[in-house]
Amino acid sequence: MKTDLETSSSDLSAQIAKAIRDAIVEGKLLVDERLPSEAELAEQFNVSRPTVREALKRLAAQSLIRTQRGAFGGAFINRLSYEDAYGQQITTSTLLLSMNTISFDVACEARFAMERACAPFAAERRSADHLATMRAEIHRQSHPGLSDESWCASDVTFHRALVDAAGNPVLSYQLAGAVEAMQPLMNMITFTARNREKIIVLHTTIADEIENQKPEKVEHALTDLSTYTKTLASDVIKARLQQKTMSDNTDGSDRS
Amino acid sequence: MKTDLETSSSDLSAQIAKAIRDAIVEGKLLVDERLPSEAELAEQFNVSRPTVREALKRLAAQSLIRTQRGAFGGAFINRLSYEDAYGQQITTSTLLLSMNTISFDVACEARFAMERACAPFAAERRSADHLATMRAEIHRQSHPGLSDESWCASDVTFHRALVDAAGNPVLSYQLAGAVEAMQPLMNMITFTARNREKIIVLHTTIADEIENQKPEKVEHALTDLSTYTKTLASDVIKARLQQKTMSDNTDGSDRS
DNA sequence: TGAAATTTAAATGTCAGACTTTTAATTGTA
DNA sequence: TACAATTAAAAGTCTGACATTTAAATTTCA
Repeated sequence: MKTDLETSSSDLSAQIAKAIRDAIVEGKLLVDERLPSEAELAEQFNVSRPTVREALKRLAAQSLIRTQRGAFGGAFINRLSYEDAYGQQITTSTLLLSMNTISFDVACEARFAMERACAPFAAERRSADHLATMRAEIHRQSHPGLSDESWCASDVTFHRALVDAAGNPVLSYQLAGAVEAMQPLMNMITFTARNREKIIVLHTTIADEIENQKPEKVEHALTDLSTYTKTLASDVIKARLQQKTMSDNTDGSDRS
Repeated sequence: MKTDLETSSSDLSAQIAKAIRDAIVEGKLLVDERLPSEAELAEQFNVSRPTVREALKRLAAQSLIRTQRGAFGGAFINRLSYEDAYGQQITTSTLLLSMNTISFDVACEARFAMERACAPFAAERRSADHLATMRAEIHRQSHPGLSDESWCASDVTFHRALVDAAGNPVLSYQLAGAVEAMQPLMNMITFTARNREKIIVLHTTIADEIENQKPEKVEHALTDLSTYTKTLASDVIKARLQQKTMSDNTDGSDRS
């Protein structure tokens, strides 16, 4: 069987990858089904084996297939696991935020809006496990000698516990990107002891009110946290601008 | 310069792709920067050109690089655009929902929770443009001869307009996956004229209250819509089970 | 007979080298 | 100066070969 591809633009491997990807998305190829061998695919699509291999690597990069060597090996349609999806979500979100001029405020607003969306479910379904994680992270955050890096990592863990407490894996998957992607931006802020203290108070409120099953109060605390985070970021930005202006002035050279 | 890779498991192209991907994510390679040519990379990593090419295709599949042929061409670090990110988000979300046994209720809950998160911003910032789109889709939905497919497509357009009205591109990006990925599941539901009527009423309420800037009312209507959608889906599932039970009985064979 | 060791075949993984096509800079010419 | 031809660099593609992995099939031996 020979399969015709779009005759338009070159890049055969992209076309072949698209053909197979479409077949997967449309359900024509089922999970764990085996694709024809590379040699057979090469014949079907009327291209060479390296070209087929390039196409398969594209699909592998999206976790759509897995390959197995040896006799009775080959390429198999992969069941996209939550973990794989998390990973892709985080990579994509992180790059989107880091490569585009997205204001801190916009990213922050989106993240906390989605976290607030989790609050009612988290309050309703919170398990001892998730609450314990949140308390443990709050405790860690109270430690004065904590490095900025560890502080941010703990912050991420705390918020992921909050999200996971909602007991909806689809929400967890979506939020993973939003929460993790913010970390590089958060890392730009240096948190003073005073800042940390205030954030810990809000974290404590969040944990308490989830335990008390008061979603409105959780949402309120999250809004406060969002506002406070934005304030801190804007202070950092202001300080940088000031520094820049000063160095520009002392630089001499008045090219007018 | 020779670069050493993990000596662990085979699959050189995956290791090379990872090395380059890490460099991009860590900001060591900047947007629009050019990678060395395939031949140079082959020498650097001490592998053959086809192997390097497979690695580059992996990165291209994630929109991390773009390639250009000809003199002064090569592989360039790609700025991940919203459109590219949308596309990946939608593909991943769709496959995650279709390949895993995620209950309709869980997916529905997540989607509408995130939409509700958009409501306050949409009400505050709604533009004439987005409102017009929503009204237009409601009008289309009122047409009796609309096919189930077109109905669902219009539904997606309506909800994306609602999300976009929030004026936060990060939220739009995150929601794109949630809204679009639901479509295959929604397509399983056959909407009767009566169903449609009720949904149109809710859509109208949503549009009205966004125009009136009453976020609580929008959220309420979204909750109703979520509940109603779940009811419809559960009816479909019940009907199927009934059908299955009946055909099992008429099948004969009572292996007990 | 049965279990362990060996062989074998079918895949993917990797390599080397050649050729094709595209593209932009350079050079030559009117 | 403007336009055309040349050229070189780079990705895209192909062929054919060899290496490695893996599980089934076969053989060997107790």
